[in-house]
This record gives sequence, structure tokens and C-alpha cells, in this order.
Amino acid sequence: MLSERRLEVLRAIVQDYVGTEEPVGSKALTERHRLGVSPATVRNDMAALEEEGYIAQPHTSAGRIPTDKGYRLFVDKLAAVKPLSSPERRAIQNFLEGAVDLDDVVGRTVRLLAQLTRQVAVVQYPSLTRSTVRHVELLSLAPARVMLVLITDTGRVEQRMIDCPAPFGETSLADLRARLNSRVAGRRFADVPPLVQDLPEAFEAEDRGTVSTVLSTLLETLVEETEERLMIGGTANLTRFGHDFPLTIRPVLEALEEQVVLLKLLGEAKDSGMTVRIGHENAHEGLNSTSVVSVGYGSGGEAVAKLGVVGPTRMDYPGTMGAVRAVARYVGQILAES
Amino acid sequence: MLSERRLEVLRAIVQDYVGTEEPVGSKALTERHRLGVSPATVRNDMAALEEEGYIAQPHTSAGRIPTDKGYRLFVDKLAAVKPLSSPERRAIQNFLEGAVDLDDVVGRTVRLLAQLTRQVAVVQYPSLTRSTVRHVELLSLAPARVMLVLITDTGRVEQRMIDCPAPFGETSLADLRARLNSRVAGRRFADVPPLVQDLPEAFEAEDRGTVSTVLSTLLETLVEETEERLMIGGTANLTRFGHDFPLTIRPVLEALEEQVVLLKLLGEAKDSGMTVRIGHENAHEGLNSTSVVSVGYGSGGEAVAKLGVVGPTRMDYPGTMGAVRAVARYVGQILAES
DNA sequence: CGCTGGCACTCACCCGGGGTGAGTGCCAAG
DNA sequence: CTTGGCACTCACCCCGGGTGAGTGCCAGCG
Repeated sequence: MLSERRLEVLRAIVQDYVGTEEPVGSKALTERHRLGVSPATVRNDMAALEEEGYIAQPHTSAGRIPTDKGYRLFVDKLAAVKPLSSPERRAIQNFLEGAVDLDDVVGRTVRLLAQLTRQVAVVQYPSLTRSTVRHVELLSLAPARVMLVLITDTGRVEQRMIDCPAPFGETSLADLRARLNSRVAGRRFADVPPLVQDLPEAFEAEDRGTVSTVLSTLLETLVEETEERLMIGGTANLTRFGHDFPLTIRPVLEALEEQVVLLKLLGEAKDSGMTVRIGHENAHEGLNSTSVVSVGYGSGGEAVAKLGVVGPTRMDYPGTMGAVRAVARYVGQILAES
Repeated sequence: MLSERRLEVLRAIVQDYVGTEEPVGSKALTERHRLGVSPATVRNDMAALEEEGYIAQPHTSAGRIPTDKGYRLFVDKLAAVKPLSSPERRAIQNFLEGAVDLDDVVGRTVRLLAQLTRQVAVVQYPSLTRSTVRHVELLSLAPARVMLVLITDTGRVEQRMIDCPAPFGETSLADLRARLNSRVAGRRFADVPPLVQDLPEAFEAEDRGTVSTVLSTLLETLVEETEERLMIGGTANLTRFGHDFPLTIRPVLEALEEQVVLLKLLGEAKDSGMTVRIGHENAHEGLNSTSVVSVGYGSGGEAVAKLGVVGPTRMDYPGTMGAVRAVARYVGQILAES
């Protein structure tokens, strides 16, 4: 177990390194932090910390920098989430309140988060699995061609084109539309399948094939669209990454272009509470020198999606966590109101 | 007027510089191109080209690099668009044919273009202005609340929530829906306004307010959504930009995040044929060291949107132009089929 | 036993200088 | 107009010494 002071030394190292981006030495530490001990003592502590793997030196006779393990200890034990100032909070609220539709909410959120943290922001669209159906619409575009439109309570609209096995009359269509809506409107996606299972039986034999096709398309949509979309922003902040750009930044940009990777990234995070994944804790190789701070957000008490930021492992964790948490809360509020 | 040979020298300089990314000198030129003259002669030509502003030297006693003006002359007079090889063409077609919906088409196109050109690709969603209305749907969500859904021939769906000034019955709604569709279905957006102007007159006095509201919302949607969306990809290719990254890449990333900037960028391009904007020809400051190659694409003979790539002024123009043109053609085909 | 000051050592970083070579401009001759 | 020759420039590379921040170790002190 590390002594109290050694933890204090680690905290000081992390703070200084995050500020200066340069390896920090024993003398500088004692000057900038009131540790109450001499550089020599700090050196001993540093040797111990290095022994335990919390810090490392880039080359002999240079200062120390925190390792992933060091950052991990820092965020777990040493860092308090830093709340935002009240002007900042007001700014957030004002900025988000101007949104006119879901795309706009997500767009504003991503820009806001990128600006607040000065890092890359990632915001997942509210997920459909936990959403409810607001309305299902069926349109006849041709005798044997129907368009299915699904509207969710989060304001998302999905459409599908359906080729029917047999011509389908306007009256049958209206009938199906009415029955469908009375059964599924207001229901959660996951609850829909059993509710519509027996619907074909209510129709004439000649229409049953079409009804089944429509239903299976609907269920498909519910499942497929659980594969969520997301928006990213603030990639320009990657240029503040380090001095050794090309090699560092490239894999990150590549990873950020793969929505699949990002979705997996957010998916790996805990469903409730804030998650911080540091450096090599991220499965994706390109993100081994980045940290991901993410949190769920939602309109009610329940989280419907996640948002977060991606930045260098050398980031201001307390500040970033504070910003992420605050933004998530306000977005939740906005969604609940609309 | 520049002599034939001097133009040839300029072409050689552009080609070599694009290949090596290093200033090119007189001796290297004569060695790599069969110009039939000595380095000394080339030096004279280079001096003349520099005098005219087509090339410049980064510092005294270094080779020359083309200026924006030099590239301009190159693409206007000296470069032939390079057609793709037939395996490439087949690959394009195969890749695009797998698309399942509009988002997918655009997504695939952007990835394809980024990969082919190894640059940043920008693809605009098919625009609504030149599209036609496939169907307008009205849904009653509450007595005085209607949802308007607009479906276009390119497969795009837009929805708007409308608060009615007075309750609106199902029968009136059905009536309006029918009249609306019979008038506007199949029409181009721009032609819609005069066609619906007199519609309120066909309704009872109590419903006229609502009908007007619905109509104005529809017209608003047509106009507003002319503000087009777009998708970008291949930003990781920016890392191949130059050796002096941070300063070059940052403004470009910033510009790429602003959809408005990109839309303006594509908007400035000619409506028909390929447009190449080189370096300072781009209004936006952040893109002063980039070139933009763009072209319109569409399902019929007419262009409904644009796509293009953004890359360093030092790019392979013939190859890039060939790829852009080919992709635009195939996307047009795909859109026409669906 | 832990803290402290002292001390020798390491090593990245910062010059300054000579050498090298690619490239240039100019000129006189073909 | 082209060409070979020539002197000149200057970015780049490499080398070597000086500097300073930082380290590890150790002996002494509370």
C-alpha cells in the first residue's frame, strides 16, 4: 500500500504533467506544490512509484510521466469531478435550448462538448431499444408497394419500402394501420413483437401474406435500428495532441471514422455512472494512447444513449468528467421537455 | 505567350513535384523527362516561368515548386483527365450496388471516393430543390396536432410537427391529404407553391386556418431543406498532407467541421461539368492550401447534388479528376435504378 | 527508520562551425 | 536560341563541447 504522501506526489505529478505536457522532476514538484518535504525525499517516493508502475521516465535522467496505471489510480482515488461554474452551466442550457429537432439537439450537444473539453466529442443518438413507438404509418405508393414510416417518442423517423406479395387495398391498409397503432403506440420497442404476432389472423386469407411481410419489416426495423447512429465533432482539437503528430493522430482519425468502433467503445462503458477508459484499456489499438470519458444520458431516469469525449491520456480528468456529466444532464432535461 | 517547351517544362515540374513532394531542379528535370534540351536551357525556361508567376522557389538556391497559378494552367491546358482502369470501375460498381438505402449510398460513396483518391471526400445528399415530391402524408397525433411527412423521389423523408389553430377532423385531414397529393405528387419542388395556393378555399371556413398552416409548413420544409446535408470521410488522409502538419491541418479540420462552409464550397462550383478550385481560389481561408475537385451528379441527365474531394494543392489532378468523375457517374446510375 | 543535504553522474538539448551538394544566375561561345 | 562553364548561395548534415535539469546513492541527523 502506498503512503498518503506518495499518493500526494502522484497527484502532483499528474497535475503538473497535464498542465505542462513535459516530464516533471523532483525539484519542480517541491517548488510548485507544498508537499513539506525536500526534493530528495520526493525522489525516493518517485522511485517507489516507478517500482510499482505508476510512473515512468521517457529516458534516463529525465523527469517522470504518469503511466496508464498511474492515471487509473488518479481518477479512481485522487481526483474529484470538478463541477462547472454557474456561468458555464447557464451557457450550456441556453445553447441547448435553442435546438429545433433531434438532429439539432445532437448537433449542438456535440459542438458544445467539443468546445467545453477542447477534445473530440461523441454523441450517440437516443437509442430505439429503450424508446417507445409514437406512431406507425403505412402509405400505399403502388398497388403492391407500401411504405412503412416509424415515428419514435424521441422524434426519430425511420422509413422502409415494402414490396407486397399481393396487391393490397386501401381499406385493408387503413384497417392494418388502425389495428397496428392501437396495439403498439406508446409501447417500448422490446415489447412490440408479442403484441402483433397474431395480427395476420384478423385479415382475409389473401391479405395475410402482405400483413406478415409488413409486420416482419416493422420488427426488422426495430432491431436493425438498434444499431445506433452517432455524431462526432471537434476533431480539429486533435491537433493539440502532441508534438509528434502524424503517428499519433492518424490511427485516431481512422478509428473515429469507423462508427462501428465508436459504438463498440461506448457500448463497453457501464450503463450507469461515468466510465473512464484509459490508454490501453481501450480495446481498439488506434486508441491506445487516448482516454475515453463517457456517460449515459436519457430523458427520464433511465439512460437511452451515451455521450463522451476522446482525448489524449494526458487530459484534465476532473474538468473533462465535470463537463461530460453536466452536458449529459442538460441534454436529458431538454429531451424530457420535448 | 509561353512557348510549347516551356509549357512542357511546367508540366514536368508539376508531375515531379506531385510525385516527390520536393522542390524540383533543372538537372533532375532533364534526367527524368526527355525534354531534349540541357539543364541550362531549362534554367532559362524556369526563370521565365517564375517571372510569369507559374512557379516559385521556397528559398534561394533551391528547386522550384508550382504556384496556384501554375497548377491552374496545368489543369486547364496541360492535364488530361485520367480514366480509371476497368478493374477499378468494376470495383466501384460492385461496391455501390450493395447499398440498401439512401444513407447507405451516400456513406458508401464517401468511403469509396476517399479510398480511391486517398483524400478527404465530401458527398452532398441529393438536393430537394431539383427533386420531385413522391408523397405527402398527414398524420393526426392529437385533435389539434398534425405531423407532416414529406417523401421525395430520392428516398429522403422529412417530417414536421404542426400545431393547428383549431381542431381538425379526420375527414378534413383525409380530404386535404388527397387533394394535396393529387396536386403535388410527381412535381418538382420549385413548382409546388403556385399549385397549392388556392387550396384553403376548398375548405370550410373553420378549417381554413389549419389548412393554411399546413401548407405554409410544407412550403417552409421545401425551402429549408434545400439547405442540404452532406457527409464527409477520409479525414485520416489529411495526415499525408505534409511534414509541417499542425499548422496546415488544423484549419482544414476546422473548415471540414462546418457544414455551412462545405456547402458553400460545393455551391460555388459550376452546376455542370467538373470544377477545380485551387488554393487561394477557395474563399475560405482555412482551405487556402487545399484544392477542391467537385462535380455534380444526378439520377437523370440533370445534376441533383454535388460531390468532390478536398486535398493538398499538390495533388494528382488527372487521377483525382478521373476518380471523381467516375464515382459521380456510377452514383447517378445507382440512384436512377432505385 | 525516515528525512535531508551533498555529490557525482547521465544525457537530452542547444549552439556554432566546417563540409557537402543540389541548385541557381550569368556569360561567352557555338 | 541553345549550351557548357563557372562562381556563388544556402539548406542540410554531422560533429563536439557546454549547459542544466534530473537522477541515484550515501552518509549524517533527528
